[in-house]
Amino acid sequence: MIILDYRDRRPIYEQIVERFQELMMSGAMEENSQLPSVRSLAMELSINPNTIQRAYAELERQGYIYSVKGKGSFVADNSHIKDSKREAVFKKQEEVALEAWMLQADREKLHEIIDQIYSRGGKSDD
Amino acid sequence: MIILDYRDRRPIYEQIVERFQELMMSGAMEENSQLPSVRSLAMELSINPNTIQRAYAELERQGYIYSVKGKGSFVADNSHIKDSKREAVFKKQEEVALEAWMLQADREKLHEIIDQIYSRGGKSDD
DNA sequence: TTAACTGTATTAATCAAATTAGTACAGTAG
DNA sequence: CTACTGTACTAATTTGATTAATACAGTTAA
Repeated sequence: MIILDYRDRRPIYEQIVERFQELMMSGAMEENSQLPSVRSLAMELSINPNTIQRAYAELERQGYIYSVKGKGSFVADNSHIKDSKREAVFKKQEEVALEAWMLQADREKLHEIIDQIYSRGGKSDD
Repeated sequence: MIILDYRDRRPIYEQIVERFQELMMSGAMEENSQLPSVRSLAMELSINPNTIQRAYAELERQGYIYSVKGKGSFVADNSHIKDSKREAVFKKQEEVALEAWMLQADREKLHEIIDQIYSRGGKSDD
């Protein structure tokens, strides 16, 4: 479910945050479904529980999950997050297209990249 | 010429590298023009000369500049800069497409944004 | 109630990477 | 020669992430 990349410059807790965000945004984790417990995930990844705790705290702060003492952490209603994320990604697309245009980059290649991602889906581990 | 952002997580030398890349890419620095000396720029930014040295070494490694002992560091032939920027923009396109895919964003809209930018060119006000 | 889970909080120690500091060497130009 | 330039190297410092060790609090089921 979660794979850590120790070559990545970014801190582990941030990778975990991002990974869960991906899982929730892609619909791989349903609303109200339970996340692994702080301790069990720490065990599974062979890292310290505090690091998981920090990741979960951040996810909760951003409204992705909610935590209940004694019960666990669960996926929150994130439909609104999804909407704003979609807005943002279209804006990013504009920026990329503008930069590409300024560089006289091949327009067709941009289209191809999009189609390739959409047909193949997520990346495979290289 | 160079402004540091200490809130930025990335190391200072990397910010400097990127800033110079931008300046060269936009044509603000002409080929063979001289960069500030390691020591003077360090003084100006109130940081250690070693940090500038590291940034310059990286710029040279990537072919953006060339350095001559005793003379200084100079902007290299920048025709290849455009190529590497093009590479970068395609990579950005991948990231955007991947994020859009995860959000189940409308693929067609991405295509439309690109075509719109390429047909209209840059925005009128900038 | 008790045992075994859950999240949360706190403090100190450790680790890694960036940055600093200091020094030295080598080439260029006036 | 003097004052610039780049380059190299090692040690110290700083900063942030991570670990470690505990402790406390709520939930659930036996």
